[in-house]
Parts: sequence; C-alpha cells; structure tokens
Amino acid sequence: MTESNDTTPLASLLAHLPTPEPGRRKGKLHSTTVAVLRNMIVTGVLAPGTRLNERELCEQFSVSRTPVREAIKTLTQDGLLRALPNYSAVVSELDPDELSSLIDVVVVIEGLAGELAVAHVTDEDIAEIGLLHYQMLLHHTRDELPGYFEANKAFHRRIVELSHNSILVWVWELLALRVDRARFSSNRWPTRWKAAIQEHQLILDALSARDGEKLARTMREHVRNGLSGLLTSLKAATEGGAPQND
Amino acid sequence: MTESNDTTPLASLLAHLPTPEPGRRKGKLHSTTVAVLRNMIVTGVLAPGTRLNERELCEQFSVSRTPVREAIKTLTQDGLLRALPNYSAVVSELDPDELSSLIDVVVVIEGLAGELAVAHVTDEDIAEIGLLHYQMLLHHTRDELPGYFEANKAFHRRIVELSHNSILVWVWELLALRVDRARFSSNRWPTRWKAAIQEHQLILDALSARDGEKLARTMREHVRNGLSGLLTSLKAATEGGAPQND
DNA sequence: GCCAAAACTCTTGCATGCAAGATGTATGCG
DNA sequence: CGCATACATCTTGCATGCAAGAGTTTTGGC
Repeated sequence: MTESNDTTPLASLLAHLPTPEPGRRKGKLHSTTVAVLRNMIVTGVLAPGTRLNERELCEQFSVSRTPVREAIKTLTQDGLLRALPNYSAVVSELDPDELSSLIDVVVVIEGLAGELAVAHVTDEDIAEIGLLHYQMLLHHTRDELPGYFEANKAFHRRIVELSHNSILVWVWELLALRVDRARFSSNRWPTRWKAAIQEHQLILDALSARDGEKLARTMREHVRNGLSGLLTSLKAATEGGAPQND
Repeated sequence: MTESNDTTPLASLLAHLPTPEPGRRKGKLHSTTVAVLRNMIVTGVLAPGTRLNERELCEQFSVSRTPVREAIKTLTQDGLLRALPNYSAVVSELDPDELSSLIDVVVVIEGLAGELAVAHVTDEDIAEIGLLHYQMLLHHTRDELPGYFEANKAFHRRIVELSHNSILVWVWELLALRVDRARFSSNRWPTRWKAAIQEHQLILDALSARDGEKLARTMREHVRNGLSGLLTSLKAATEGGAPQND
C-alpha cells in the first residue's frame, strides 16, 4: 500500500480546499468533506472495496468525526458507499449489472429531458450549448480528455436543465454521479470520441430546430451508444484483469 | 414502560417502533429515527413549513442530537426537508410545479419498468401481483383508503422490482416518497378510485400477456391519470388556502 | 502441534460539551 | 414616537468522551 504520504494523489486532492474562506469557518466543513470525498470516489482515488476508517479520514481532513460521519452517510445514500452496521463504510463496487441498469434509466431520463427542452429553449440557450459543443471540439483536437469530460457533462446538464423540471434535474444529478464513476474508471474511449462529437452535432441541430421528438431520439441514441461503450470496457476490465495503461 | 399518554398524533406514531429488538440496542437509533421522521413528514403530521428544532426532536424521540442530526441530513437529501446553513431544517413545501415535474418523471420511470418487467416475470409474480389487485378491490368495497394505499404502493413497487433494474428501483423509491406525500396531502380522490382499479386490471392483463409495449403504455397512462388528479387537487388546495391571483 | 476460548484492541454508534452565528427584545438616541 | 443598536437567548455546527460489537491475537488445554 502507500505508506508515503508525500506524493499520494490523495494529498493533492486535499490541497485543493483546505480552508477556502477563513472568515467563514462554520457551516462548511460538512459540505466540503462531502465534496472532497465524493471526488475521491468518483475519480477512483478511493478504489472500490476500500474500507473507510473514520479516524484516518479525520486526520487527513483535519476535522472531527462528526462531519466525516455525516459525509459518509450522505455518500452512502448516493450509492457511492455501502455501509454495514458496526462496520466501516466501503466504497461500492461498480459492477456491470448496475451499469447496465444505469444505462436504461439514463436513456429515458435524458430522452425525457430532450422532449421537454424544446418547450423553453431560447436562442441564448442554444448559443451557450453550441459554445460548449465547440469547446468539446477544441478539447478533442488537443487531445485533452479531462477538459472534454467537463464540457461534455456541462453540455448534457445544460440540456437537462432546459427541461425546467426540477425533479428531472435532481434525478439526473444522482445518476450522473454513477456515470462519472464509470467514465473515470475506463479512462479512454478509443473510437467513440469522434462519433460522440458527431452525435452532439445532431443533438444541437435538433435543439436548434425545436424538434422535441427528434431531440429525444438523438439523445437517447447518443446516451446509449456512449454508455454501452463504457459497459463493454468495464466488462472487459472486470473479466480480464485490470488494464492499467493502454 | 413509557408514559406516552400524550394525545398528539406524534406520540402515536412514535409508539409504533420504540424498541423492536432489545437485543440489538446498537446501530438502530439512526435508521428508526429516519423512518419515524420520514413517516411524520410524508403523512403530513409535520406540515410543510414546520421548523424542526433538534432539541425538541431529541426529547420526543428520547435520543441524543447525533442521530437526529443525521436523520435530518438524510431527509434533506431525499428532498423532504430544506436546510439553510445555521438555521433549522424546514419541512419542504410541496408546490404544484414540483408535483407537475414529478409526474413527468414518474411516468417515464414506471413506463420503463413496464417495458422491462415482461422479460423476467414468472407466473408466481403474476399471481402475487394479482393478489394485490384483489386486495385493492376488497379495500375499495370496504372503503378502506389507507389499506388501499398500501396495497396500491405494493402493486406498483412489485412491478418496478420485476424490471430487475436496481437503479430503476432506487430512483422509484426516491420518487415514491414525494408521491406519497402528495397522496396524503389530498386524502380523497372522488371518482378516480374506480377508474384506477380498472386501469390496474388492464395493467395486470398486459403483464399476464407479457406484452411489454402495452404494459408500458397502460402504466404510463395510469400513472399520469392518477397523479394528474392529485395535481388538480393540490392546485385547488393551495389556491383555495392562499388566494394569490394576479 | 492444533484447536478453542478468553482477553485485547480496533472501530463504530451514541451522548454531550463548547463556541459561533442568528434571532428576538429591550433600550437609548434622534 | 420611530429606528437603530446592543444585549440576551436560542440554535446550530463541530469536537470529544464513553460504551458496545466485531475482529485479532495470545494463551491454555488436549
């Protein structure tokens, strides 16, 4: 394991937000703890199966057990951790069955978002989403995967928000957490990248045309295509050992 | 052992689960607190807008602030409470906009469940769901609304579980919480009851025929019909209680 | 040498104490 | 008489202490 605490990626993540605002010492420890822990799980810094010792986390975050415990409860509810009574919380495995289930649900959720989006979309919205599309293009040509991921998520979130359906947004955020985990676990999609960009173009076209039915269809196909790639990648990883690098 | 001679409905709710297993004193205070509080909110014992004072809850539940705090955090994540920093948690309002949003999402979620259900359903499953249907019929003839509600929820949950999609079940449980709240808030649906039972029969037929497409359609219609009734009821209640017309 | 039981330790679950922010009230000033 | 400010109180946020359950090791018996 890692006894050296000087170059571990955990420390680098912690360095991001030690005390953002010294003036506001109160009411933030819990949320920041949740955010950092969630990031560590989603990005894979904390591998599935890892036991979370409350005391260790207290030392690493330099907080007491109370916010750590609350953070663990929160992330357990989000499905990122699994908790047994009188036992440490464990980072949940992302098994192919669950990802397969996730695909079906995200497909209908984003499909519904597409249906509803056209009712409220403005020219400004379209321009903003188009901007995100071209940001993704730029990241693609520069081969910047993290930046592309970020813009991609913003692209999808923006369309979901266009539905003006608070419940839909809420559910989508919950699902997106798990999608992100799957994405980070298989850090490369070889040929899908180009296809995804073309599908984004189709989505943008349907949105510009205010064609709700077409938008829903293209989004459903796009989501299913993308996540299916992740599923095969995950299946290959779990069945055939652990592909560290390509 | 407890001098619970208080006449408040709160006390009656607490009496349901004081100490289920004396042998397992540990690891249950949190979950029971969550369950009881959730019940109180869903059933309307705690009205929307109510401030939740941690100390009061501690006294009423006879527990310390730690499990109460964790329960509040949990229910806040479920959307039943709203929390501002350094302020008491407040029972969230169920406004018509949110219920309208909820309808669209539940419709696609249960529709997807219907699509997927036929792939795994066994004769035993159909028999069990049919049993629930006839339980509902019985409750209808006896005019037992609470019992009908319970069987109705079990009916829908059972079909959702038939999807064998863990994510779908998870999301449905989250949404069902809010649906239940809306149901309890408008405690009577005049003519819908009979129609709902007829639709349940259609659902059961489609399930028996293993017709996924038809099952999905009938479930979508049934859910939309039922929840739309709740929406109009809620709208009437909010407008009648607080006349805010521009 | 092996198995079992007891004691130890480790970790979580719950209770409680303390400090900071917020609210409500009373008082002083304009 | 009204408003603003300062004080008192309340309430939450975080830290910490204590006990119980689970795992581990050691020791005793066979």
